[in-house]
This record gives sequence, structure tokens and C-alpha cells, in this order.
Amino acid sequence: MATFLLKTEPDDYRYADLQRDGRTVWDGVANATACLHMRAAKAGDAALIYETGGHKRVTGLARLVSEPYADPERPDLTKAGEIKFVVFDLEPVAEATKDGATLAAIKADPRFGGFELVTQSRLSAMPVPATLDRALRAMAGLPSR
DNA sequence: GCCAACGTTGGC
DNA sequence: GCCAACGTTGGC
Repeated sequence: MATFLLKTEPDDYRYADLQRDGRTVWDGVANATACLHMRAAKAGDAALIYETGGHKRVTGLARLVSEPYADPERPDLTKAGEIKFVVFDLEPVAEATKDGATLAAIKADPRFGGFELVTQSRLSAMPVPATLDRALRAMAGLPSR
């Protein structure tokens, strides 16, 4: 069971919106590397929701309730004929009970030195190694599973 | 295939 | 609001 970190702009869609909706299609990711990461996800995987802008922290935990699939709104193919834009469906699991998983705290913690959130600017979807997953959940006050 | 120009993201 | 970091586009 893998965990991914998904960025969202709070003006666009927040964890609170996911709680309100109960389920959503996680779309809008256009970056090739981010889409590649998303394609590696599987139904049942966990997703840490990270809000950019004025928040810059993990605000909640969600779960994939579908496999990745082609975005019906953007049925583009790559030159190799593969699906270019991938989406999946999410359901909320738990809201963060602590605001400790901030970007500042992540940057200050040497355990996250190689984490793509820090090393790869603008990447909006990335896998979270198990050790970092545990650390982030502890910092955000999220259930460990 | 190279690379300059341009657009976007997202922290500050 | 600024701009660094990056991806994409298009002329050649």
C-alpha cells in the first residue's frame, strides 16, 4: 500500500472541499512527471493532501477509490500513443489534527532532504517513501493507516 | 536536434 | 508583486 502526496491550491480545491463532496475526481495535473507518478498509483493507496499558497502544509488524508484512468476531459495521447492526462477518484479519510506538517518543518528536517517536495519545484504529485509517510502523519496528526 | 522565448508554478 | 525553477513550444 503506497502513499502519494498531492498538491492543491487552496483557492482551487481544499481538503475541506473533499470532505464536503465525499468523493472527487483528482484532475488538473498536467506535468508529465506528476502524471507518471499518478499512473503508478493503485486503488486503495493513500494520498496526503498538501495545500500550497498561504497554507503550505499537509491538511488531510485521502484514499484512492479508483485505479488511475484517462481524464475524460482531456483524452490526449502522447507521441508514443499512451494516455497523457491521468486522474483518479479520492475519498476523504481524516483531517489533519495538527498543523505540524508544514513546508518549513519539512525543509528543516534532514529526513526529508531527498524528498521530491523539497528537491523538485512545482511537482504536484509524488510518491511518499514509507518512513517519510509515517513522519508526515505524525507531524499532521493523522492516523497511521 | 538545439535552444531561445515564453508560460506556469509556487515560495517568498 | 517578484522571480527562480522548470516545462513546453517553435523557429531554424
